[in-house]
Amino acid sequence: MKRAPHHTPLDQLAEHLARSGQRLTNQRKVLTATFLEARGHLSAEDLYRQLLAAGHPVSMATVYRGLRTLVEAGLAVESRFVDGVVRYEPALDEPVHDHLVCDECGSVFEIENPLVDELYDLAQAHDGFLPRDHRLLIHGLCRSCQARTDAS
Amino acid sequence: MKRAPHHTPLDQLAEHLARSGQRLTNQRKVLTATFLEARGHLSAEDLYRQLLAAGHPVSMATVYRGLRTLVEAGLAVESRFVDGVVRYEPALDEPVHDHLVCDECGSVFEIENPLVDELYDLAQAHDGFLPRDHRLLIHGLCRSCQARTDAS
DNA sequence: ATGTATGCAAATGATTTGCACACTC
DNA sequence: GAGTGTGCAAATCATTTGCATACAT
Repeated sequence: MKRAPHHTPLDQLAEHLARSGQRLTNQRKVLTATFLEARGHLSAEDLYRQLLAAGHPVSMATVYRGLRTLVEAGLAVESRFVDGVVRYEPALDEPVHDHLVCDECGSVFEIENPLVDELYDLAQAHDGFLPRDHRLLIHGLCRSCQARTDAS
Repeated sequence: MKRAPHHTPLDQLAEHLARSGQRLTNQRKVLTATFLEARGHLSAEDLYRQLLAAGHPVSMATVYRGLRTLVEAGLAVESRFVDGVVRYEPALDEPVHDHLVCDECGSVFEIENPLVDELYDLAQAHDGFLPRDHRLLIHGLCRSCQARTDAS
């Protein structure tokens, strides 16, 4: 099911804000636009820097509050990585994906996971646990770091 | 492969310490014993409290350092949970297991995951990524919280 | 004796919050 | 104009670290 054509992310945000008596400020607009352009695994710090670089000075506090708003509006999903930092990525109408983390260079890749249903079945099988969501990180070495390691 | 019969966890720790020129102190012994008895998903804070309660005052710093040592000795494995807190559990000679987290009551259950190999195959298939380890959390509702929720 | 461990308190890093002022509705 | 939102700085929370002292080898 694709998103209705005339329903942009900004509309979605505006709608969410309106519903909950909040306001569509400039910071929220810029933050949202920048976040969506960057596309992928931004920490609050990352986004903060991008905003500064783009000539839109905001405070870290606003970035944190803004990212939470994006999550509440359904535009972003957050995941906490092993380094303890929470990163955000756009919530697209796409299948849930999981993450490959290279322990050498720190790159993060996304993979679609066709096994999700089976994993959820496993959970169900454990005393009737009702799965609703999951987080999967697979750690290892990306191709280029393997090459570098082999060489040394 | 099971552990050799006369190789207790404490032996294993002692061996690791000896190998790396470190010392088997009282704190490390007590900490290790308490950790292994408690069995399952302890945060540094949790272990600290248990040690105090058991009449073994230690500093938080020592608990943190001690837990790291246990990991290095291969007696514990650490996982960072979604709340951002790192928890430790005994590293047994058992198949890797994953976690079911109840979002209502916070309980954590362990499940063995027979799909691990398939997941690693998926990772491989993504541009030759070399998987070495993983972290899987499935969130949802445990049986009793489902019941409570249905009732309300 | 030599050098590692511990305790304490201060430092860190990510994130949150209180408050006075600024801006949206 | 009323009531959110923002910036700033101070507060939190989990965790780490520096340093003087205590203990294992």
